Amino acid sequence: MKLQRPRGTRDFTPAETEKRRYIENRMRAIAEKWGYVEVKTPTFENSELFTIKSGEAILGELYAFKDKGGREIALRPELTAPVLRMYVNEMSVSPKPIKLYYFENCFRYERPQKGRFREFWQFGVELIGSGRVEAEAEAIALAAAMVSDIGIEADLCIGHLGVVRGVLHDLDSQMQAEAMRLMDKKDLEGLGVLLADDSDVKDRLLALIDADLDEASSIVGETGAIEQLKQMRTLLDHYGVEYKVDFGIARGLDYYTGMVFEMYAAGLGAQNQICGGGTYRLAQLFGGAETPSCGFAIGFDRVLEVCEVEPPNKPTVAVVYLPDVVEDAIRVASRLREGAGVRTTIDISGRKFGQQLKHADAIGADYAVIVGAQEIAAGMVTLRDMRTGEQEMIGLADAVLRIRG
RNA sequence: GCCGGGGUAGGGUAGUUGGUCAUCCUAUGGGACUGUGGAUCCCACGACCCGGGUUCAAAUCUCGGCCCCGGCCCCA
Repeated sequence: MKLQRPRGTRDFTPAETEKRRYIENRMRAIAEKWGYVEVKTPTFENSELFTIKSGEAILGELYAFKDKGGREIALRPELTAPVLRMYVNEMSVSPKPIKLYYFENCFRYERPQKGRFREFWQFGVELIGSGRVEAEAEAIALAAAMVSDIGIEADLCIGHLGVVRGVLHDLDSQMQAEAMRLMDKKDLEGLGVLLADDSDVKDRLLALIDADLDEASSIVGETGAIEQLKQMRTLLDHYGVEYKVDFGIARGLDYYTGMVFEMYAAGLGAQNQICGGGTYRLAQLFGGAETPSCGFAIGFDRVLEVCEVEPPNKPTVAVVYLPDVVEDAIRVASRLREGAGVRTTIDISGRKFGQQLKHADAIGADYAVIVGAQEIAAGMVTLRDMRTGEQEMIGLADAVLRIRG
């Protein structure tokens, strides 16, 4: 038996890698157009960074280990905490708001299934240092722009934990947590059982789950959170972003404090969530000043599962030559590469002329640039279109023009 | 961690009531073909997921493990 790759990891073939890189670059281009700058953080962190906000319980889902110096280390399971740690360590005096994006691999020790791997990639954004609704609306609009740019139709749902917690205010914290969990799972029956003794809370919560924004304000009153959501409605209308209000969104995370949102795409089975985010307070947990922030992360692998955008074809040229003119062939290849930036291959296997053409076909070359004694005598090359079979002896500069289309 | 389905050359497969040398397609390398590829033909290459058990004999039956697929739990 040959060596296997670890469970839940993947290899990517050249075609897959090309597509992944292309989609990544499109997302990156949008983030940069919106004025966001890229950051990188370590692949592993002290485990504490992840347990501090989520408790020891999450260690079970981390790739965590002791290093040779006895330090408790964990591979990052997400990037919001590392980026906020970095903000506190390195950027806390940078002018606010700070607009950051990242694209990195993350690791979770979980049972792999469709759209869920032990190593996976996240493209995310953190908008640090503004608690205003304009910031939240921008984060949502940016997420929507990225997803739609790569041709994915997704449903966007926005909720608000402040509103929900307001309703649950009188319950003890354990009850609150359980209620939020059931709500996130859309387990209305379970909620009914849990809140059987608090019928007032139960009625209001169940009403809220189905409520739109205007109904919500009659259930919980004109609170600040409701007012914020109404402002956001106006802003998102200006952005042209369509969404649904869903107070049932709880996001398993404790650190979200206000607005939360999720995006779902069809065709992904049980793991249909492709993006999640919201407003959180983490900086002070990591020893920084209180800094209102919001952000989101897109599940890159899930997005790729349903993304049908294909990278544009980059023309490939094979220099095909007769054995007595290797030097000239190499010179032509160099001029195609360095001079013209064309993707160019040349035989390095000692193949005969006919075999070289055959191989050029096999690797999907778009053109063959043929170099032989006749071409050299004429100071030209023969450009052969591998698809049509048409060929013509022309100058190298003209050949480049045609190759580039 | 739990439930179910699955694992035969690089990819796709036949064979599974145990019994010659494990089938075919494709891909790959070479040749027929010394300045013209895609066709055809020939040759080569290459597999029973791993380990234990039953048996004269295991790809086939059995147990354990690993991995893949779908779902549950979870999803910070």
